Amino acid sequence: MSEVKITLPDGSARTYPAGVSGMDIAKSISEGLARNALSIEVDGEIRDLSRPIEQDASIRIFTWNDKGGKYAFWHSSAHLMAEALEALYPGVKFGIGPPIENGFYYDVDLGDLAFGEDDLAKVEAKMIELARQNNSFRRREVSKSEAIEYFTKKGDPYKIELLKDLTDGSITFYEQGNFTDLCRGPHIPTTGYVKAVKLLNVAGAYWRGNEKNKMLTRIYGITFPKQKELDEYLLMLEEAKKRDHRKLGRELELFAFSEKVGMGLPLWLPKGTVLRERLEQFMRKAQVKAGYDPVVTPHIGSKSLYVTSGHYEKYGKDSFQPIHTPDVTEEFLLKPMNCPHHCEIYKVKPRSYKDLPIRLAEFGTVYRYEQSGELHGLTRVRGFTQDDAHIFCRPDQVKEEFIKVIDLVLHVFTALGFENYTAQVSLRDPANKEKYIGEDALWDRAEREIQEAADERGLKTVAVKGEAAFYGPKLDFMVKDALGRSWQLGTIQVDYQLPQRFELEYVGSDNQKHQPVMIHRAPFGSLERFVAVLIEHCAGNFPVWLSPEQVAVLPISERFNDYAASVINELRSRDIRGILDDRDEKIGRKIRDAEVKKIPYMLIVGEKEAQEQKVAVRKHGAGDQGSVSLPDFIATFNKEFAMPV
RNA sequence: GCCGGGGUAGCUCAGGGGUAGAGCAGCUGAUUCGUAAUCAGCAGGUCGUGAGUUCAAAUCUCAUCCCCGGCUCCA
Repeated sequence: MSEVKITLPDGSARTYPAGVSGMDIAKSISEGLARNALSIEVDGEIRDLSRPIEQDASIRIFTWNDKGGKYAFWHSSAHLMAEALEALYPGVKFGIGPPIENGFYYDVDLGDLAFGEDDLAKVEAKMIELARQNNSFRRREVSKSEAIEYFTKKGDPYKIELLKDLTDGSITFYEQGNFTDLCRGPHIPTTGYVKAVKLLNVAGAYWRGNEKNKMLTRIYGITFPKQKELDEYLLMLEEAKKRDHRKLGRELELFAFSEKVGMGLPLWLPKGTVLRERLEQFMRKAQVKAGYDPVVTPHIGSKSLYVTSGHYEKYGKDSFQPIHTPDVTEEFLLKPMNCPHHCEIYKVKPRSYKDLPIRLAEFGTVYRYEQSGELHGLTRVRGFTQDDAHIFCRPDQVKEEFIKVIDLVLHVFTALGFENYTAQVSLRDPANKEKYIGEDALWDRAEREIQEAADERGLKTVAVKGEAAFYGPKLDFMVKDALGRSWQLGTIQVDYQLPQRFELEYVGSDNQKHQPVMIHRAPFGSLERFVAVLIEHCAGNFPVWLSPEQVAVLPISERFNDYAASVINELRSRDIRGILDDRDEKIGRKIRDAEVKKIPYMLIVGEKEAQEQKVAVRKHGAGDQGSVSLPDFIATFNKEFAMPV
């Protein structure tokens, strides 16, 4: 009998009879590994543990602790849910059912059946019942004709559509219990591995993600090998909800929405405005240092401005419609972008190559008509303020300028403690070139320059096709919110198109006219979205320098209100934002209220403090810190109160 | 925009054909207090909005607006 050499992740090799299964190997290594093994990677391909290995190979056995193990687990769970659905709702048609980052979903066509949240519990129960049957997932290779015949008989049109894109020889079925699905795999050994099931929600999803197609019902779920892990996950979700910026925004009185003002149009309350203005000041400082010139432009612009820029053609019909004047020939648009205005600033006078780069910065408030279903707290709104700037530079300066902007973005992220961001190079979709304007050569050049600049700063980037702006590729900085949803914050974009459309030029050293290149950039992205993500990032416990209220002075009783007032006045004279709680309440109550408001420092003053001219310092979330004189308190924490440089 | 789920007091929520409820917040009074909720009283809602069914609608029907979870979109 022939043998195969199996190389393990630690580099050691073992010999097994040819046709050995992943599970056999796991058993030969340890009982525990065999018990926890979910899938196996064989020469880079993730497979079922049951598949025989016929040739020498490097392997890695995946457990719940590996992404490859979890994915197999959740993929199998999707099949289990499908089996349950088919048992409960005969005739249900299946789309796709993949594992996702946290769990899995299956897109199904339930015909006329209205499937609501109430049905989820029923399906959950059925899934548990089927899991207990501990059926094996069996893999079977089928021919294309056989597969089509099967799904034709079963009446599953979506599967047949999927099969059309597959070629003979690569088609496999997986069966467990009474359920058979077209599937590439891999799967866990049996359904019995699934011990805990939670179906989270139902949502509509267009077949194949195309809004022209039929909308299927998408059921999201998550499963675990242990009930305890599910309980922990659900608890984690509860905790995440407490960080939701919409909830904290209301509780901390940062912002609000009003139906009367209009959906997606945030109202910044006094405390939110402090926070926002501190961020603006921080950025202004950094930009002055980096050689930017602040400018201000109006909130509306003549329609022709956007016809020139191309925005009107691209977005005009889906946007806020033009504003009319008594003179019917005039039309203005609420500005959806600041760049056209800035182009016109560039054009106010002839520019020399010696003037470049010119960096025009503006906290520009823009308005975009987002679809109603898209609005989401502060992260997706219809009116927002970008920390926008446009850099007009010579072609030979693009990379250097781009790198400087990356540094600025990283400076912001570092100052605010964002460590878990992804840098995404957003490229054209080569299959849909009509979505973009401009020549191929310029696009290629811009895409190359972005990648080079990112590499030069050592950024780990992910390139995503089809995410570019219509006028150019971007480098986007993505951050996740409390519930794991990804949002774009900072963005840097190279643009050769607008300079062309606006006929921007400069006189070169050769005394000839040349076209500058534009770099659009916004390190925050928008103040609104940035604040939203910041709130969730720090759960409302802002860095002290950003905190709307930095210190609460809490007199023990009315008798010490005068001393407390002198303390708060001294703080305010040092530009420290404080409140005085001189209500007729007990100190425990005042402390509790200040804690709930997440005020970083509480200064408690009573008999002793008034006599000794001290303050009793209490830190939010950390408790009593002892008494010091007020000047000592200010000196000790001054760094925290001041804006970082 | 599409699919599903929701809108009851400022907030969190109960009530599901028969005169609108609680806790917290608010106001008034008492209390003058040492590190996360003092006590008492009062006030507060055309039950998102508009139609319809009914003797009677917060409750049932329809429409509409807004919110929530996704999908599509995102200059």
